Amino acid sequence: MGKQATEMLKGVLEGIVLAILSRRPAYGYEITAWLRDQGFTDIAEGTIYALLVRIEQRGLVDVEKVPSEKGPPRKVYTLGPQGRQQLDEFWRTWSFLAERLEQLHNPNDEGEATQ
Amino acid sequence: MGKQATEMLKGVLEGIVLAILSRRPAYGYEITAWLRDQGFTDIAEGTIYALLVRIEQRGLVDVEKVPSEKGPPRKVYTLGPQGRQQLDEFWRTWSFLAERLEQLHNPNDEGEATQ
DNA sequence: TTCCACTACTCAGCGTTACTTGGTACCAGT
DNA sequence: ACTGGTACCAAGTAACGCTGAGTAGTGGAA
Repeated sequence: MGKQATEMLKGVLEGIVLAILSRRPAYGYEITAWLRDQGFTDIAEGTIYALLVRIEQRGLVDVEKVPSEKGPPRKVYTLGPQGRQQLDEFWRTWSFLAERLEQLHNPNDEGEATQ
Repeated sequence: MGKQATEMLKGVLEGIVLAILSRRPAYGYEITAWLRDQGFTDIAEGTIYALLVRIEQRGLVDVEKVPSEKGPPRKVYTLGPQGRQQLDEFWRTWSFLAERLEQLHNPNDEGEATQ
């Protein structure tokens, strides 16, 4: 993926992480690994942690420290009510964008009359 | 649309404009009006002009000044070969994102085995 | 014991992009 | 002459993801 993806991820990455957390609680390292597994090979580790700090400070998630067998304690994030609301909002915006983009990609019907 | 959309537009807006230009040449004011018409009510005029300057400087579009009946001359932008290439690249990245997002939205099949 | 690899999180500084605000310029109708 | 619609441009700001480096804890290899 080129660096074009970098800009396109803005705003979207947060939605992705919220969506992941809506399935079940997770911690940063785990989320990073999962994303890499899904093909998001360019996402820096630091980016995820910074994002998690942001959504924690906005009260979208609850945090619990859980001791790990193999390293420092994990910070396990759980989606809260506000986070779920934010996730809904994200899906709405995403759907709006996706619809418009799909129309642009399939230029059958042009929504224009003027000239 | 909230300000969440603002961030989500980053990187996407350029693709949208390139897609518009792939249909037919257009000028800034026209593109802005069309976007507003499509529901992108929050996109500032200045944003489009700045974007057009950027893609012109990167050689993605050709520019021609055309006198207008009702105001200053229009700068009509036409998609060039490099622009078309960039647009293809954009669609690839977009498809990648859209697929992953769709999977996350419909949590039937989880693509994970480890734990 | 020392060293390395893996796990797990943190932080400062940077670049890109979209927004805000304001300005320039041209034409038509009153 | 003045107003309003057309059409474009520029400077400053904020948000977000990246880069690159650092801090720790555990367990296995040398």
